[in-house]
Amino acid sequence: MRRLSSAPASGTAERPTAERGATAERILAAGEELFCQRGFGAVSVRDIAERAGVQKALVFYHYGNKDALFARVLEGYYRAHTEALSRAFAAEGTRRERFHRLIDAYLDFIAGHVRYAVLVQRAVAEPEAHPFIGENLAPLFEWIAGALREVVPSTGPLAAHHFFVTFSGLVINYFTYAPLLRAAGIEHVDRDPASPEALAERKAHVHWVVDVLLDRLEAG
Amino acid sequence: MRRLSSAPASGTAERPTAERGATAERILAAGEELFCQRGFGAVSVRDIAERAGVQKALVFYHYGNKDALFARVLEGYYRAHTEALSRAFAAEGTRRERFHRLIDAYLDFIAGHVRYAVLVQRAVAEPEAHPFIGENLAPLFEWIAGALREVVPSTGPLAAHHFFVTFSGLVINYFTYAPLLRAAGIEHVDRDPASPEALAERKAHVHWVVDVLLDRLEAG
DNA sequence: ACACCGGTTTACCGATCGGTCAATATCAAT
DNA sequence: ATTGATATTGACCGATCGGTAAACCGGTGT
Repeated sequence: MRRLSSAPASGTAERPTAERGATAERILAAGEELFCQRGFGAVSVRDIAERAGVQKALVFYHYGNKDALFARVLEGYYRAHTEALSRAFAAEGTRRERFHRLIDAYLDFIAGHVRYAVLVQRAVAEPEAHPFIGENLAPLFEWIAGALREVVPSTGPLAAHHFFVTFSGLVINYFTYAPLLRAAGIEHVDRDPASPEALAERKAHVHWVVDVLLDRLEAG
Repeated sequence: MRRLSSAPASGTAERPTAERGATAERILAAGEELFCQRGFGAVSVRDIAERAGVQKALVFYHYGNKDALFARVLEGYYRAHTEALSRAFAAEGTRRERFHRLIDAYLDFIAGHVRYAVLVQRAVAEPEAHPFIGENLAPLFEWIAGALREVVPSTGPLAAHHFFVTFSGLVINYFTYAPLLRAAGIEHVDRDPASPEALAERKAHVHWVVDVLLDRLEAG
């Protein structure tokens, strides 16, 4: 899993004790890795400090408390997520070209951050989900709704928000269910769901599904 | 949320201290409620014992440890889940009638156990997911794969397992994303996603999607 | 020389965690 | 009445948790 924290300039003189990189950055990076690997509850501040090669009190000094650090981690991921998708959904090309690009970018991003997706799924499930989760979902919805506006009604079972849920489910559920199918010995293909080959096949599937649905919608 | 533990016979004489119902049952019930409300990590054995009106040590006496109790809770839910779906997917009717029944049952079951769905999503995400999660997914996959066998290839982007992931995503993602859309003020409809009206609309949407896909598949 | 200040360390706190243990209550069978 | 298995209790354990307080350190300005 790649890291998403923007690297600091770090051109200043080396600190003698720490390896390198501003302390706050290293703490954030450690938080990213650990939260994604084990989830919020299963990670202690001590773990994070240790991974960052830093004293525990520094975590509180730099980020206030554990929750705030977690929020910062989520923030960073969502920024990267939204950015990746917005680039892919640029208004060039036909409707289905844009959808295909968006789907590919979505699958690629999650494949590059599988544990992050799990983290978000968990955070989403929380009753008091962090507000910026919804906020960051809003533009994604607007793009899809905008691209569908001319071919779907504004209410009812074929309204845009249903297709938004449906399309995102095509992507997300792949990462939550495919590993289970593998574990149960169902998906005979013995390859990592996030491998390039498996990913390409899923992309082709989702492209096919979206095309079939758009065909029907555009036919009126 | 309904409970799923099978009620004990309970015809025996009342115990003086406990209200009623076998102790082990009450512990399991308390575990169900709390795990579903807050997730595994956020619930302490003390919480469960207190909710059950019972001494903490009894939890360990009856179930060994916290993990084992959690496994029992998941087991109960999965049994109910599998049973509900297997009834719906009985082999009567046309292919799409069976799919529609299965979809309705799936949506209804999750709507009746929203917190459970969240719990499972979390458990699924764990690296060492409980094996019976996969085991309980297997029959569901077999039904869908069996019903599709004649119209889909056995490998590639249109293989059965892709449609399994896709169809289940249509249902599951509704419960994880719809609340977010509401919170973000996107889904103008101000109603609970699990309300009968909203549920009926989602059913209609999924029916439509599945029918369109089956139309294309059956057309060759 | 002094004070200031952000960063850092060390030691500590109270709370809570999962789990154990020996003592005890309950009840059916003898 | 005694026994023996099952249920239940309350006290306790070591570990770990998130978080705090005070001292300390190296630089910078005065």
